[in-house]
Amino acid sequence: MSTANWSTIDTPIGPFTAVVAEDGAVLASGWTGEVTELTTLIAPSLAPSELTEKRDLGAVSDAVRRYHAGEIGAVDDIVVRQKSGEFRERAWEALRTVKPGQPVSYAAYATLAGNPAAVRAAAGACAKNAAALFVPCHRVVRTGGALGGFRWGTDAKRWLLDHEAV
Amino acid sequence: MSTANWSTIDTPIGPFTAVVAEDGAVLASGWTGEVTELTTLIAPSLAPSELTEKRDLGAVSDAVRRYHAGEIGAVDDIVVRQKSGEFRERAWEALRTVKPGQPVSYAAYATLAGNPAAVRAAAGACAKNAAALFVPCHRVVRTGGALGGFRWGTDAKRWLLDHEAV
DNA sequence: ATCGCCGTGTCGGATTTCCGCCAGTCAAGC
DNA sequence: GCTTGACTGGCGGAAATCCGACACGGCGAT
Repeated sequence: MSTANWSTIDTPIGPFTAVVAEDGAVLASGWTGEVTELTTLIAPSLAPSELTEKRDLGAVSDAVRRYHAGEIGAVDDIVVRQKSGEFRERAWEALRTVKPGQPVSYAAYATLAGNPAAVRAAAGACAKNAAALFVPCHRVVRTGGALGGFRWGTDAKRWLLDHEAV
Repeated sequence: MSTANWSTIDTPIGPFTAVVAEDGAVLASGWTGEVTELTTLIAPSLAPSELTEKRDLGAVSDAVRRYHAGEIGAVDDIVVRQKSGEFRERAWEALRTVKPGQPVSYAAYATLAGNPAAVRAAAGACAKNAAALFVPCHRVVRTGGALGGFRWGTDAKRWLLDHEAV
């Protein structure tokens, strides 16, 4: 991994930070003001020197702002790059096809990912998703209707689902 | 490992270099003018920056000079520190009790080290000894009377044995 | 209701196993 | 004399393996 840029943006539910590769692909993102919280997530070895803070990340910053302002689909075209095992990568890919306002259960999500029995593994894919928002892991909830977990706080998850429910 | 000092001393059988810890314990030594030959021996990771060359190492330099001048026992009181498995550490310790002028066979040495069957392992302990001279691995020879190997050259081994035979 | 117990994929760390090296030695064969 | 081979024990590194931890869900037994 060569170098990457990052930037933090204010949103109604707190600061949102994104790490973007040179080619524009999102490597990590989430509702936090601390870049380290993201970098430790994707590459504990990624030296801080490889990271440059920017005032703006162009298309990515733009999409984040428009999303929070109500234009939900704005984040759909952003390219994301994150690596893992076969199942997770399929799961993350499948997740981007889940429509806003129509959350799915972890069980249903497992089926979408290609293995109905791998419910817990599907939850693991959510937990390990480093590109929150762009890979909308907040759209997966518990079977009973409960929220389920969220790395960036359940309050944020609830806000996002409400935000998309309009 | 924090820092260490080193120095090279001329002897009748060529340059002798020693690496000494801050507390005065010998970490590595041998008949060479290249420190790297010693450092790669004990810690491939030991950064060159941790090493400082000195004109003199006090008690250690002194002992080396006196030994080569004929005062064989001069090296006996120098403290040595090197780590390995249980057997080798016992073997190195036992080796310091071997008297000058009375070489032992590798077989006998194995017994001294606590395991008569571990003849080859005893040879291994000699081979891995990083503190030549202070841990007198040159006093171990083959059963038949042949010299056996020596990291710093068989010529040196022969000279040392002759030197101590007086 | 609640508790416990699977199942499932992946990862990181710990643990275990295994391989090859060696500054020797003895016996067998040329 | 010599080489060759089989045996040796310990160690370090590599590889294989195992184990626990999870953003859950269904089933059966308290």
